[in-house]
Formats: sequence, structure tokens, C-alpha cells
Amino acid sequence: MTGRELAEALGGDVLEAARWLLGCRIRTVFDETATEVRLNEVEAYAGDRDPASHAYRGQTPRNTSMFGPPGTLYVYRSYGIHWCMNIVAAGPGIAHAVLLRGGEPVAGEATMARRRGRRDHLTDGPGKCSQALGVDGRHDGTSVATGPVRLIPGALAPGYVVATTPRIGVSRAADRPWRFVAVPVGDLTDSPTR
DNA sequence: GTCGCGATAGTCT
DNA sequence: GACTATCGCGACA
Repeated sequence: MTGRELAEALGGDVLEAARWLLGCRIRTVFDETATEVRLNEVEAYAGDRDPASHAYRGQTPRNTSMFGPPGTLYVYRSYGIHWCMNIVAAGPGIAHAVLLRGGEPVAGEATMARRRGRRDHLTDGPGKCSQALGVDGRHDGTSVATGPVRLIPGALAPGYVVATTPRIGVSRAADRPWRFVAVPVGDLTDSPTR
């Protein structure tokens, strides 16, 4: 994935970027061990147009990487405990981003289980996803094209479609259906974590 | 399987 | 001083 390809895929509308990311894979290699997740759940945050976005009130030390170019990784600490990953869209300077909420493990499950301290529920939430992949604040601001956390383009698995729902855990602008989930065709009830 | 609740600390007001 | 873009556990059914 080159920077040019990143800009093309992510540099436009953040909602399109979020849809595009479903089916893509996130790969990390730390301590010579690879872990990889196929994304099936993401949320869009639209910077200064979006009261739920960390960037709504402008740039701060924490959210600086959100103002970087498309394909920048924005990692922040949530509830003082968990690390959450975003991929910056639009930009530079626009501060739109897509929160990576979950996926399914496709490589390195044993390593994920060790990092998570359990064998089930490895990647079915934002904090769990980051922990399973070994991502933390050190990776904030790196590029998913050239950095230690790589984005691998990919399509949805056959038989899956994209469903939209309201975002989770946000109190402002909670009515915006900007959560995107990959679900099997015919499964209209939303159960992405199964 | 689903629901409710407490822990926990960085960030902003 | 208040507020989280959460998780895991224990009660239920």
C-alpha cells in the first residue's frame, strides 16, 4: 500500500473511507510474531462537523495525529485503561477519522490469546482489537502504509454486506448512523461479535 | 444467551 | 471536578 493509494482510498469522504475499510486487514509484526485481523466493524468521526469527535473542539496535544495526512494512525487511551485505534481519512488538517471497533483474527491467534490473557473474545471490541494486535500509544501518529501497523486492502468476504447503525457509547450526535458492520446476507439482526 | 455495574486515569472545562 | 469513542464479571433466563 503506497501513500498515493492510501490518499485515493481514504482521502475523500470519511463515510466512504469507513465502508472501504470493512474487509481490509490490519497486520502487525512485533518480536518477529505476526498478528492480523480482518475488519468487520468500524465507526466514522467527522472532526469539526461532529460533536462526538475528539477533534470537534480543535487540535489538542492528544488528537494532533488526527490532523495528519490520510492513513495516519491515531491511537488514544479510552476510560484510562484501553487503547483504541483510528485511521485518519480526508486531511491533512481535516481531522476526520475511522475508529476500528473490531474484526476477526486471521493470523497469530496464539499471540493474541497471550496478549489478551484469554482464548475467546480476542478482537470483538476497540480496546480488545488494539491489545490483541499489540498496538498502544507508541504507534500514535505512524503511517499504516510504512509504519509498524500496516493496512492491507481487501474486500468483504463473499456473502457479506454492509449494515449501518448508530454509533456505540457516544452521547453527542448519537443519532448519526455512522457505524458500519459487515454482516452475512439475510442476517438482518446486528450481531458482529459472534 | 442478555443485562447491569464498577474499575480506572488521562484529558478538558 | 466531571466526563468518557470500554471491558470483564457476575446474575439471571
